[in-house]
Amino acid sequence: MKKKKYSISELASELEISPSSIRFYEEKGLINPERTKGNQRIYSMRDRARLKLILRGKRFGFSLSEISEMIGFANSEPEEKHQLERSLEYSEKKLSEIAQRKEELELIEKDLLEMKEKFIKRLQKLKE
Amino acid sequence: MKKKKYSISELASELEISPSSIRFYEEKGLINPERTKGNQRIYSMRDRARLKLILRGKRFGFSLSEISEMIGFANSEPEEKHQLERSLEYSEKKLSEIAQRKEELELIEKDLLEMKEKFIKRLQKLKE
DNA sequence: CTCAAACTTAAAGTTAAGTTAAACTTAAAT
DNA sequence: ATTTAAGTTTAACTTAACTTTAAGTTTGAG
Repeated sequence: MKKKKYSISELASELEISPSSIRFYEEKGLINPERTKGNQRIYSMRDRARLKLILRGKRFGFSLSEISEMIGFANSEPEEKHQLERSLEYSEKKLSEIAQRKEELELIEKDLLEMKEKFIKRLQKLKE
Repeated sequence: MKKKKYSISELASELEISPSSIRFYEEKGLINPERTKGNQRIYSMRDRARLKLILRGKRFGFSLSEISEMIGFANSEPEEKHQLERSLEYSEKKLSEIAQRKEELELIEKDLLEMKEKFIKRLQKLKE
């Protein structure tokens, strides 16, 4: 069991983002690291995992507030039936968004493949 | 053969974006519609196709300047060998970016599926 | 203890991608 | 011919997501 703790700059360089971005995410309510006696931030493995999730979400195209919403749902322990149903719906909605993105990805890929083929053919003609 | 021409607002409503966005894309050099005698923009099928490509690229996460670069490559008719090779490289680079995105998509999908399963299990426990 | 490196906050600055507003022109409908 | 809907340009405004700066504090090495 690793209990490693990170300073802000350690974590930043590991994740290849700037310390300021990490502070910015905190300001937006996406993470909440502990503090030392002297008020400096200390990040746990859990914090690091959460940051990775944030970055993945960003690369996918979610906005910070969407990510924040998702994290909220993921971390709440809703024992009330209605709450649970809402959370379930939410995750289904996001999953269908992902399905749509996948399709779009295929379309773009097709465009690019066609482009590539054209270039290849032209190159071959040049060699004749 | 359809030779339909569009006014800016027709095209905008068809693509579900605002006329101002279309003008903005033009300002950024992404399209270049013809003009009427009275200086109003007229869009051809070709322009419409290009706009669709722009929107697809955006949904994928490309920035406007990346899209602009892509369009440049797609539309150039490079007959010089070196140019062609550069274009080929470019399309391969973009294709590998897409492959990466696909993997990330899978990761996020996994996260969300886990979340969903959790919610479902809790709901079932409530019913016991 | 001292000093530099790393940290802190708060506020201002930046960039991308639009949107909105003002002032004017063109096209279409009656 | 007149009115109105749609279009034009230019410039200012907006929002998200950071980044930078300034001024001060904490930590770790020697």
